[in-house]
Amino acid sequence: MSDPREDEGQPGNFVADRVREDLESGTKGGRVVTRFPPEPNGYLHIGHAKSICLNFGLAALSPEGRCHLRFDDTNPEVESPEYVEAIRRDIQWLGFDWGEHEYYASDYFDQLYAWAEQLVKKGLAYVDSRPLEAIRETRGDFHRPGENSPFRDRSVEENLELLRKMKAGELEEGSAVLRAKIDMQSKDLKLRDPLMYRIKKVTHHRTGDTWSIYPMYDWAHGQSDAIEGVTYSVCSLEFVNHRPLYNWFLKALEIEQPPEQIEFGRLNLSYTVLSKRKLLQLVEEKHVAGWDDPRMPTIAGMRRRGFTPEAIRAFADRIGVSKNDGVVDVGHLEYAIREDLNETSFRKMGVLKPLELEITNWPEGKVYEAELDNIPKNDEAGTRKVPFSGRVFVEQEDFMEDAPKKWWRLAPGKEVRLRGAALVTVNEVVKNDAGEVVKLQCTWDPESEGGNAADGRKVKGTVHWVSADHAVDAEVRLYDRLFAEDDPSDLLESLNPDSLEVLTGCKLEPGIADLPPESRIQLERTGYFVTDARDHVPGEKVVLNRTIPLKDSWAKLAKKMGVRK
RNA sequence: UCCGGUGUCGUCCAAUGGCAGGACAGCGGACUUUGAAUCCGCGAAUCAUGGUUCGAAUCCAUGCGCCGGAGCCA
Repeated sequence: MSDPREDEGQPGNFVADRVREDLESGTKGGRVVTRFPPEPNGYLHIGHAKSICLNFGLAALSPEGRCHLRFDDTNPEVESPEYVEAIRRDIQWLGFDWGEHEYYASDYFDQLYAWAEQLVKKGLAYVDSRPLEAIRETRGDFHRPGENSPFRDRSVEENLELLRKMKAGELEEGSAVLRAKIDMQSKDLKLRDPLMYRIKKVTHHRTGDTWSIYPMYDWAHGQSDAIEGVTYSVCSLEFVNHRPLYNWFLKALEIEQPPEQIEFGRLNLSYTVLSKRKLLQLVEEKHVAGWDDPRMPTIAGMRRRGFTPEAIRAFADRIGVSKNDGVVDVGHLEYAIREDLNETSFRKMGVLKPLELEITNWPEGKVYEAELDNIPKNDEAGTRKVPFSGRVFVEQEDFMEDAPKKWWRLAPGKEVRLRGAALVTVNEVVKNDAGEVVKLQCTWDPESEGGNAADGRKVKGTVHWVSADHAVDAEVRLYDRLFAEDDPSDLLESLNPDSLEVLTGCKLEPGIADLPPESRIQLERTGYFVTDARDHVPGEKVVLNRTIPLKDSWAKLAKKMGVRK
């Protein structure tokens, strides 16, 4: 807490340091204006969340600071209003508010065009009337300088006339482009007369058929920043190479108080792909059920999986911001969600793979109301009552006929606690013809109501249960990592065949039936779950998605001891 | 190979010429009516070589590794 930066939700990172310095020195007139600039051609993912947290966090460094939401919609071929809506929804859900500052690069098409004519008039831009291949060939490469276009020295009048024809739709697609006149010999390939406009006779989702030419990213982005008065244009590392061009345009246009581009390392996550192209492929080829499939690293998918905005923000804060191009271990994300859910989710009991357990000496018809904490060590969260009777379901996994050392759960002759209810001992194991265990016959210690022995003897093992007469049936979807490889470079090869297991006939404690969709709970000893946003219908159909299992140190131990399951 | 960026515990991030620190992961223990959580403890790093300096992760030089760049994508 001695470090004030911790209180600002922007723990030490080099961008925030810069903003603080500028604030102190008054370099930018005390202004902090950032922007989050998605192209509406896909859903936002956890990598975008990092950027969103950074940009909004930076703006929060100053009381007057603000962060704009700007849709970078300069390529109508791939963009759509569906994505605009999804992006707005996701950012809001994450907990950020851009107020009235919602903008679109397409709002600036007129201004951009006027500026383009201005550059033509200054002799800083020209129309190149050659096909794509010719332009590409004369650009040169890493070792070879480019060659000037034969059209490079057209007169201002001719350039203007051609540019106007491009705009009016009088020229064919691909027949001409507007290029900035910089330096075909530059070592920096981005400066070899970059394209500003291309002809695209495509309907734009906002401007309709008004335009036949659309600006390229480099021509649109910095200028949009300038129009909005952005002070810090924060982007990811792959744009470092664009910065000289970014600044060239601003200078050519004589923009006062030009925005400043600052690059940081975008998020890479192990066992995850964070490329819009690949995510789109997963959706289109139906390897997942959609953009909001709970296995997707999209905001929408994570939301449906049961993640909280708080956990995602804590994750973003904790991984920090730098110019290193690293890969964050998903373990960091998993820790963040467990940390939040542990403190906030109400506890319930549920048996995923039921095994019947009958207490032979339980008084006929007796129902005991077990009182359990909603959240242990949190008095404000209160308690709940859970009905317990002589016939309950326990987890198949919690019983072993030949128990290894250090097995504290159900086994023949072993006394175990049914959480909050009773101490029981297995006397008889009932099997079917196939030799499978179908039922456990137990006796209970009538002096152990609530789960404590009257004589104070310690019982190490505690197991969860659901009363057979009161249980609610449910479908439970167990999600695991979408990819089996930490680096899923070859996308399809790396897919985890077991990323989804759908369980039916699960038995849950009664209260769960009435939970509204998107309710997050912990199933004790099992994991964190959320009622599905689409398929869970209160009072009718219970559908749970597993967000993440609880840590399981027994599994670790068992593995070490070589216990087979 | 040219231009640019970047090299610190297994991973991510700090240390802004002055004791290399935190988080996650791992390991050990305590506690436990969740084998969860919590608590305590342990191990673990400055790419290499040379130089400047009383003192270098930090400055300089050389080398090496990794990433990005030759879309009418963003």
